Amino acid sequence: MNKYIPSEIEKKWQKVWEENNSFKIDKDDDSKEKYYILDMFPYPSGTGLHMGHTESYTASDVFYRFKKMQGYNVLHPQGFDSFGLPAENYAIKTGVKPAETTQKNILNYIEQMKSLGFDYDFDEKVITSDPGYYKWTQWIFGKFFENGLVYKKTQKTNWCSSCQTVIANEQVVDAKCERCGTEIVQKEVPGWFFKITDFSDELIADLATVDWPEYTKKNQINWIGKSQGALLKFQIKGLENSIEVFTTRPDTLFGATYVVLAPEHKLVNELKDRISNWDVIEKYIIQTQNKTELDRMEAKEKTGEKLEGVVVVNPANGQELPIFIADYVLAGYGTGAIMAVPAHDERDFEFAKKYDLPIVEVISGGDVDEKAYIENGELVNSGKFDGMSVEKAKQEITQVVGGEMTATYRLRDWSFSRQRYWGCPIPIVYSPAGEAHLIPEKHLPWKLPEDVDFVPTGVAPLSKSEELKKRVEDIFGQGWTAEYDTMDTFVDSSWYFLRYPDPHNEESFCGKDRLKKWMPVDLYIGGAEHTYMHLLYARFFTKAMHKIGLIDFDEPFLKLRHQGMVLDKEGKKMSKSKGNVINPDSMVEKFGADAVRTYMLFAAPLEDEVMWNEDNIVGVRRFLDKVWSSFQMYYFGGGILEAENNDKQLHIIINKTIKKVTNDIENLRFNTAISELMTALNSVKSLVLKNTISDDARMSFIKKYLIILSPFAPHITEELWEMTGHKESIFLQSWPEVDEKYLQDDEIEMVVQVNGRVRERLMVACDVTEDEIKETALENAKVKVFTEGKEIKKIIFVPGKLINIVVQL
RNA sequence: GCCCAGGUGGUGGAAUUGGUAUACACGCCAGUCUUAGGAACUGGUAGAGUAAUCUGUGGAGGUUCGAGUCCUCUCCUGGGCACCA
Repeated sequence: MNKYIPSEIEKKWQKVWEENNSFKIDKDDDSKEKYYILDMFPYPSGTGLHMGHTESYTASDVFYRFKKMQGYNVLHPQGFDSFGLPAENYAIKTGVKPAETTQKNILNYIEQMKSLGFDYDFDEKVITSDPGYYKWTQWIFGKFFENGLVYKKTQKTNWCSSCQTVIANEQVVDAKCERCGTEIVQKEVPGWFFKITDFSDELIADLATVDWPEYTKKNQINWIGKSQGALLKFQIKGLENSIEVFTTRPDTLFGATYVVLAPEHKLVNELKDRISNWDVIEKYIIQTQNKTELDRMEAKEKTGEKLEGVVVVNPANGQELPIFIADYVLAGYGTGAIMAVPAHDERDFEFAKKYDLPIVEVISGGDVDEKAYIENGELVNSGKFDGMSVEKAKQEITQVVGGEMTATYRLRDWSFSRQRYWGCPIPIVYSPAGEAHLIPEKHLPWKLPEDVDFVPTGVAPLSKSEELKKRVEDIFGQGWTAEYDTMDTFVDSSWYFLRYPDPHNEESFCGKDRLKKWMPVDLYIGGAEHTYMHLLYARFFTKAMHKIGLIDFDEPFLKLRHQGMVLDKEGKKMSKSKGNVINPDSMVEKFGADAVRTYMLFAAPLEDEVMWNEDNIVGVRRFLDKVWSSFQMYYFGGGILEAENNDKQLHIIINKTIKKVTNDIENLRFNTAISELMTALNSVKSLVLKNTISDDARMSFIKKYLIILSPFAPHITEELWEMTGHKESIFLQSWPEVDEKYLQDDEIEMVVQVNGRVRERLMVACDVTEDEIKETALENAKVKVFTEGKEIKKIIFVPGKLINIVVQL
């Protein structure tokens, strides 16, 4: 018998599949039910595919092959999220143009994916940096622009001095740039924003309609951070002006003993003339401005200053209250001003203690001398509202003082301008008067200029392009200028799933029929780290496009599952700096693609972390070796030599295995599907080798087993399939059906418990009645030891499982 | 501090609705084969005990005939967030 040499058969079949276009589907075939399974596409970095990709793409490839054999028309595309900083940083270092680097990296990724046996149709790939793709990114931007979903404003933003660019709030990690680690400083920069906050409520509510992990939904909801409350106005004494505060606890209004403004609040400056200690206030404002986010975070103690000379009036009881500024109040949240109720808010309590401000209890239920009482209760010290519940008082007090119930959100609009080269150009030009105009559709794609060097100088790279300058003036006239910012790469990935059904369409982002047929995505697999940004942005794009009328659905991903991180054998994150990064290529070379794929999914549940332990992969490799040798033996071995016939047992094994494997793959429980395949092989082994199986049963077993193993280990099964006399690819076969008649056992093991503890196991007919088993059990010697001379209180019978005899102790 | 996830053999992990704890695999031990090493194959492997048996799913309670699973409290680990009014 020949030896199992993965490198030989894997290359062979990859070539065959490629020549036979195994991955081609007819996207307009309506005879089969569609299924759209999507991977989060990779950024094509210079270091190549990493193990995390390997796991999630293996999972999707398995699922794709499974669904296809079940008779679905399966779209399982792949592409490249190819705009982005690394290519540009590489260009700065080496002078190699990002377009060239990207092209080279993509080819490498494709080779790597093929070497793992992933059956993608790369003729149908999507590359976000291709003009044919970003034409539609720009077109969609245009639609958003026309529909008021895009706006420009100058805003204090996170600025990375190394990347020379604005970083979205969501992309700042520990006050540092997520990509390069440079400390972020605050800088006033003009930029473009998407109005994602227009969709806050829908983004929360519609999570109820999709099949996503509960914790992912919870995290998105927390990220959007809706809080219900009220807007209340505090009149400034002696002035027309009032301070509007947002509070979630309008019921505690009678307990408000001071008001706090964010130091950046514009009223502070407007009240300048009336503030008698302006020098102190000004100093505090400057202090705040100089504080980095990190400083403000680490501040152990609350700080603030009282605005001397001004007071506000509590609308509930007419009391005069002092006004403070303090940096624990943020300008960007709510109204940038709060009413402080120290008795019932922890931060206010802390501040009040420090500055010796009055603490007035207005909700009964706890002692407010030691700490704030933030729970519910009945109102006290609140005039006619005394005795009312918190919930009711929220409404009524708000109404009485002329406030307004409202909600506020943590989510902020999405700032997507980048002062970078390697990104999608924003299709905007400015008139000589400085007015922004959308570039008409006929000029799209609005191409990224090529005559640009990449050395950061503090100005946008695009502003250095002579070609761009000329292009704008030729089209729009003298004095017109281009928008020099490019888009955040999250824009590119916010709609790519809409392109796959029709990636070559030059007339629209996706043809209407294809769109209707294929969308939304049925199953999306990718890392949980994309919960807040990518998944939220993609949902926003979908909802915005739906609102405009470009698509007829408003959630992009019906079902979402995450793959866990791939860690090293010690459970540590793989990183360049630790030098523990494992390259899929070397693993494929060492163990074969089939073993890498199978181990990847066997080692842990998909959503859990996988510790990549080379010592353990040998178990899977041994399994495949066993498959290799066993199936050749089974096929070439003889028929029945002994009188005994074990066909039925073999049928039972394979049918149970088909049932379990089918069910497990359907639910993405690949680890238990693989262990079931291992168990089946182990239990079949002695049976078949004893030559107690008929040729028919043997051939049927070989066929079915190879098919259900094939999604995991496509190469070895395809080779064995051919070796066992089949001409047509195994992947063109139908997924085997379960024959229910072989799932019924004649005998089952019945557990006998006494007081819940297992005392005996009996083999009984599977349709044994309660009375029969009772009798047998009570007479059993081992059971008698524990029941003899004791009163039997009751007997619990679970059909097919156990009988529990409860005795008086 | 808040939010999310998770604690099961030496290790990765199994365990329908509460119903046989530790499937499958790694490692380890013994044996077979081999000049030897490796590989392969066979058997064993939660702990304690000669044994009957007892103890065991981070810990403490509880519900139940019966709890890894449900409830309460608590400890620990990983991840995320940052004073959100």
